[in-house]
Amino acid sequence: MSKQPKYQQVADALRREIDKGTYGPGSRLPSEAELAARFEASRNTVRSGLSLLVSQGLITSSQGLGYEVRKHEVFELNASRFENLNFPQSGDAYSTDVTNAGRRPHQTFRVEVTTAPEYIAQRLKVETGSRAVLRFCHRFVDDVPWSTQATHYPDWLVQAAPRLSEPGDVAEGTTRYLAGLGIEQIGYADEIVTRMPTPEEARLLEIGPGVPVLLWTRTGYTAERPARCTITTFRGDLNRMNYEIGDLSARNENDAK
Amino acid sequence: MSKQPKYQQVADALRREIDKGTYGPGSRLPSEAELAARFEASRNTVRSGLSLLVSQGLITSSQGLGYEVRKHEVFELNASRFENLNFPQSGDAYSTDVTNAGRRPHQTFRVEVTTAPEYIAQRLKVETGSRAVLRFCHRFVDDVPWSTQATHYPDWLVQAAPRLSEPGDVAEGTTRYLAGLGIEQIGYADEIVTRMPTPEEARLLEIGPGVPVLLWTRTGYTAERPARCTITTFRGDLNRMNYEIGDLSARNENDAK
DNA sequence: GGTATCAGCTTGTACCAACAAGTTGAGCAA
DNA sequence: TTGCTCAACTTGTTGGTACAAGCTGATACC
Repeated sequence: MSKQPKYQQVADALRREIDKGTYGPGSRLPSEAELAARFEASRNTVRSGLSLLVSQGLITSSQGLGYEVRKHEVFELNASRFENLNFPQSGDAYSTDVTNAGRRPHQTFRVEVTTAPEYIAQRLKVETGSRAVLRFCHRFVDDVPWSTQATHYPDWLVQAAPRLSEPGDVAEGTTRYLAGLGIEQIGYADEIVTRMPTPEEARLLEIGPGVPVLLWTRTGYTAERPARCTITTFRGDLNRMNYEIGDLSARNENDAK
Repeated sequence: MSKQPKYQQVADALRREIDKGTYGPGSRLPSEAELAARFEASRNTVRSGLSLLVSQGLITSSQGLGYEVRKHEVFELNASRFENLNFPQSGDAYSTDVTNAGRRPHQTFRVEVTTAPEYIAQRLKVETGSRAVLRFCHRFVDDVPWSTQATHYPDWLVQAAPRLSEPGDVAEGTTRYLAGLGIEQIGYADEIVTRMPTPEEARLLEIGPGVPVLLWTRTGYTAERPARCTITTFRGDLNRMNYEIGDLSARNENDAK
């Protein structure tokens, strides 16, 4: 009957109990020693099973405390809308969205004049290695790291919009600043991929093992050519992306509850 | 100086060498015994470091063979277009796309009359537990598992389109079949999340440790109400989703190279 | 009352040993 | 040549031990 390795049986049994609700979100699992006694296995074997569940993002572990069932609360991202230039708001789209959700936004900026890596250059239709401005942004919600955002602007755009290469925030939002200079983005090309975080990403976003990241690349187009390329890195367990395509009046009219 | 645990140092060193190109995609790493000698660590410690890289999706391991650097080839998904009803094609969108990419599609079908789970019921605007038809689809590309797709149709729609509840493929594609009956979808609401696969998903998609899945939920709307809800589960390492928003003529006219 | 310490819990790291099981290629036999 | 066996490699599983390090609450001290 038991052809599966013992650590697998441990992981499966615990997963079943978590799914069933025996251990709800946020509750603590029995200690390794207790589990070892229950499954008649060594501590090492139980640890193998537990680390499986950790790498699958089902539980977390902390030294001195124990294992805890992970809880998920997702933040909704509306990706298919354009930034609303007419709406009377002060900051950028991120601050507005987070504040409207009753959470507290916080972000740090960094601006660099660098050269465009290949991935960016292809999308901006410039030469790899040509001059570009990178505006990097590290965002938090309620002091929890939420995302990093790296926006590259091609050199021709920076010439026309010098404030892009100055350090610090652009108070009214870069999209609005550009629109004020007559540079309006009329199209976006979005690409979405997922993978496990690099150590660097795991550090910035403070994500433990078993949590993938969601990479969102948005290339903004003017009528003539691409004007910016933004790569946003989200914690996969805390974010959901939403797109609306076509006519959704049937959905929106009834949602006014 | 070495305050980091030894298995971390092993993982970091190997990651650097992989990034640098010392071990290219598809190439084999030294054996555990060799690495143990090189890092002056026990086999167990080296295994800890390697399993870190495995759970981060950087390498794979196979018994008897060794560790291999994972290679990524992504398949592009154009999500923002409507299914083209006028184009003279025979099969569904998936078969057409895959064939056009020079790959060989293969899929298995399953049809069930079930009750709508809460997640689906909310999106279809029906009661949780009410009658619904589930069309489940397991898709392969070149015999590699690629995605699973579960589409739920509400009962009122199945009454109008009885072929939906019959087993087997709908030759011309379900979207076209519905359009032929005057049921046309004019809007989509897409939701995208990522997480580590459940054991069931890992089995169906044959994905090992360290590969997240991309969950794509598309709710299709007629002018009056939602008509279907499709949940597609992709291998995260093999797929990229693309959305186009607004006017992208500046991009498309120059891409004719 | 407030504070500091410490015992006793937890997980984390590192090592050792032994055997199971999958893969490959050398080499022998038909 | 073809096919088979098997030795020698690989990783996988399971057990053990020891100590480090983080957390918590009880206790003793000021």
